[in-house]
Amino acid sequence: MKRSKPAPPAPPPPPPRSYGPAADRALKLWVALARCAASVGRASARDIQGYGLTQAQFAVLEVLYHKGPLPLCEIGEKLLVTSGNITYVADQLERVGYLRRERSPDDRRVVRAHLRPKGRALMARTFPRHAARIEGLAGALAAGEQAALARLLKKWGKLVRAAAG
Amino acid sequence: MKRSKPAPPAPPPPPPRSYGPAADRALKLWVALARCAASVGRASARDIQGYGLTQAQFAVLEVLYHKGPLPLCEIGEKLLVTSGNITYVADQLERVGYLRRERSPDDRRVVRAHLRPKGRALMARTFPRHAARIEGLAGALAAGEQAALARLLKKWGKLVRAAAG
DNA sequence: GGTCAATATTTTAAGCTTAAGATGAAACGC
DNA sequence: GCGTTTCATCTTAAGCTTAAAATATTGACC
Repeated sequence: MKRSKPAPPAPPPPPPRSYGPAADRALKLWVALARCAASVGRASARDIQGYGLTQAQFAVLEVLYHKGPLPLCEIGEKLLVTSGNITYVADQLERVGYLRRERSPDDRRVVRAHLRPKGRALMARTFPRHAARIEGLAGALAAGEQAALARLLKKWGKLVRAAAG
Repeated sequence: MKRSKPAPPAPPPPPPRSYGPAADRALKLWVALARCAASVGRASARDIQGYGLTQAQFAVLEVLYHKGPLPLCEIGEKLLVTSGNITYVADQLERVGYLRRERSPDDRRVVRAHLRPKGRALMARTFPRHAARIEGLAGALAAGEQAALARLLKKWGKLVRAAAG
C-alpha cells in the first residue's frame, strides 16, 4: 500500500467498443432501420401536410379509399396502432365530413367507417400525387434494390411480429 | 335523353387498382418500411420499459455512453429529432440524476450533456442486455440478409436526407 | 466598432400515440 | 338459461414530438 493521499475516484470504465459480431450487426441494422424510416416518414409527412392532413389522417383515409368500408379495429390492425388511436383519428375525420361511422347490424360491437364523397374526392385528387412523391423518393434506389429491400423488410417485420405477438 | 325519373347519384368511381409499376413498387416499399420499423421499435420499447426508461431517454443515454459528452444539438442530429425534443428529454434525465448540463466555455451558446456516474452505471448494466435482445430480433434473418438489409437502408436513408435537406 | 445573418438552446402550444380501464355486446361452456 | 370470457369501441391521463417564436451568442462583412 502506498501511503500517499487517498486516491481520486477511479475513472469510470470505458464502454465496450463491441458487443460481439452478431450484436454489433444487429444494432447497426436497427439504427439503419430507425433512421431510414424517420427520414422517409418525414418526407412523406411534409407532402401530406400540403393536403391539409396529418400522416395519421391520410393513412386512415387511404386504407378506406383502397379497401372500402372497414371496422375500426381492422384499420388499427392494418396500421399497427391501438384502437384508442383509431377512435381519435376517426373522430377528426368524421367531424370534417371525410367519413361516417355505421354500426354493424350483424355484430353491434363493431363500427364500420365509410368514406364520404368528400373524403373519396380528396383521396382521388391527392393520392396519385402522393404516390408520385413516394415514387420519387424510392427512385434513389434501382428497381431491383427496391424489390430486395421490400422483401427483406416484409420478412423481418413478419417474423418480429410473430415472435412478439 | 331518357324521360324517366332523375337518375340516382352516380356511384363513385372506384379507386385505381394500380398507379403504375414504379409507383406500386415504391408504395409497397414504404409500407414495408413503416410496418417493419413499427414492429421492431415496439419490441425494443418493451425491452427498454423494463429498465424504467422510455425509448427517447434510452437513446440519449446510449449516445452519450458510447460517444462521450456531446452538445445537445449533436445529439439531436444523431437521433434525427428537433432541438426542442432534446431539451425536453435532457430535462427529465437531468432531473433524475443521469446526466448534467455543462455550458461550453468556448462557445457560450452550446450546452454539452455529460453522463453522471449513475447514468453510466445504468447503461453499463442494461445496454448489453438490450443489445442481446436486439440481436435476438435480428436473428430472425440470416447474417447475410442482415448485412444486405442494413446496407440498403443506410443507402436509401442517406439519399432521402440528401434530397430533402 | 456596428450591423446583420446564422446558430444553440429554450419555451409554448398543439397534435399524436399509448396504456389502462370502462362499457356494451357476442360467444362459449356447462 | 347463466355465468364467464372474449371482443370492439370509447374514455382518460400521461408522455412524446413537432413547429414556431423567443433568447442569447457568435461570426462575418463593411
